[in-house]
Amino acid sequence: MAKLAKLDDIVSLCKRRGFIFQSSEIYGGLASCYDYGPLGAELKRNIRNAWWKHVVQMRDDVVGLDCSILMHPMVWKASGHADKFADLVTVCRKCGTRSRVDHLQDHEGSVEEHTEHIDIESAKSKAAELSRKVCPACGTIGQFGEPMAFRLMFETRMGANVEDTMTLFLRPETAQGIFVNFRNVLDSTRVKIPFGIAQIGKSFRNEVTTKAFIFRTREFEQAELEFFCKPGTDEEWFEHWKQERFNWYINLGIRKENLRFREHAKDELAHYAKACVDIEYKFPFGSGDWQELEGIANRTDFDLRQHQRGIRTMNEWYDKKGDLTKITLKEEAEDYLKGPLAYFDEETRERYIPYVIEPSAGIDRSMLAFLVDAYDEEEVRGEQRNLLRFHPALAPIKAGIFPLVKKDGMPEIAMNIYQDLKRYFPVFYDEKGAVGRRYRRQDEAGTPFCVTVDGQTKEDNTVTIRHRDSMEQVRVPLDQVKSYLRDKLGL
RNA sequence: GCGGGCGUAGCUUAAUGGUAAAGCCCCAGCCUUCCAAGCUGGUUAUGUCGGUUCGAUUCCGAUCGCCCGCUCCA
Repeated sequence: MAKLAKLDDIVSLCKRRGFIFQSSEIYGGLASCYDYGPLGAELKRNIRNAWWKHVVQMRDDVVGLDCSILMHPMVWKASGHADKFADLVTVCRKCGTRSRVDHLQDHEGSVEEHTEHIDIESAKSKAAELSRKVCPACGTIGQFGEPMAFRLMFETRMGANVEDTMTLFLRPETAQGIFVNFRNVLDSTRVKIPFGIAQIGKSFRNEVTTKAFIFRTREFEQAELEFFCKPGTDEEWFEHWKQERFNWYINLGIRKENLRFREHAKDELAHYAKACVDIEYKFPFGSGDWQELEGIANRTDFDLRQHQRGIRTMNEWYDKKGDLTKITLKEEAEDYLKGPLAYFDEETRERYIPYVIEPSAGIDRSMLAFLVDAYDEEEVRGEQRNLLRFHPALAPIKAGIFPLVKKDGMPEIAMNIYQDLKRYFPVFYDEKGAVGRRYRRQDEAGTPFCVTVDGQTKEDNTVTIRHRDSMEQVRVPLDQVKSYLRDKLGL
């Protein structure tokens, strides 16, 4: 069975074979940023496509969307991100333990529960009161260093005229783009609840720490589905998507023993969530090994209701000249059920704000999981064989096409096969060196099949097709190569 | 952000205050009829910046990056 890969082996293989490079490497690198090389770009796109196929293409009740990364600043005011964009962290002078200021408790024992980020101003005022706080590690009271603030959203400026620019945020999640387009999709597509809107795209978060290769980076790609359903049916849909998403990983080859659910306890739920479960993968790094690949949350009607409040706040936006720190979100309208983001059910004549089930997957960390899970080393005739046992749908290259040797007309026949097949899926032609070497190279790229033209080809019009995982070969008539591969590849 | 470890070629490893070496990989050619064969030739490295020095990959300082742990985070 497959060997447990060490992260170092994966990092090394990724660089050697062109899956993933350090960003800006010739300038010494940029922390937490990575570039996808030729094979990595293919693999990542295959993962995106597999997600899209599963979540959008194969479903009659989900449509796609592709929003801009830059959005109106009020989006983040309404979503809560703008007010909760700062963490304040302090260090205990006694034991060196770092704690979030808003997590510290008074020594009288008064408990202040904050699991969300708080705004910088109130965090700073809290920092002044640290004299009464208790270090959770050593119990020392009031021995804290100057708190440090962290800005969790990236900012940028829009407008070329420096005198007249607006501060914008790079989205910290793709979800909000879906909520703000809820009305547009309803009005343009004839979808009826229950239905979902899916999106894949980049998001940006100034994480306090990054971690473990591409696992946690500040720029990352999300695949998110917001599935809108009638209140009361949310728990079934939560279950539905939980299973669907778990099975997606399994069906793409992740071994079952490396995947699990982790339910969130009540006190760790985000402010918007009624329930949340993580799909975790057993990565070869980190303290607990098990790390989140995807979170599935019941976001209730929180977001749509917040945006209805946001819309009502627009006068203040103009009055305060767009200064988000001076703007207070307007209270919800009495008749918010009739608001612009409400849904009217024609059949039951009911009006409501739908509940939302959100499966939110990290594409980059999924890719790392697929890489780790596919990685294998085995001993063949005293030599080590490195290979990636990718599911055919994910393999960057579907087949290598080789002449056994570079003479006797074999290259010409092989080239013809290559020219034909490349119209249907990614294939790779190679005639250099010993055929065994070419096989091994494809093993390391995760190519599931190799087609070899040999001496017998000219006699009976057959070629050999060699399987990556078993190294077995079968003879297949030339005119059936395409259908054989398409069948095995599921294309 | 803290503590620890590490940074010599694509990879794995040498060596040295005075010409940076090798194996594998890679490229070209020859040869090769099924799993990293062989022969010939070739490309490529001391993370970056600065200091000391006649001379620094080596000593010193700073910086960048990666890994492990903590912290943090979904």
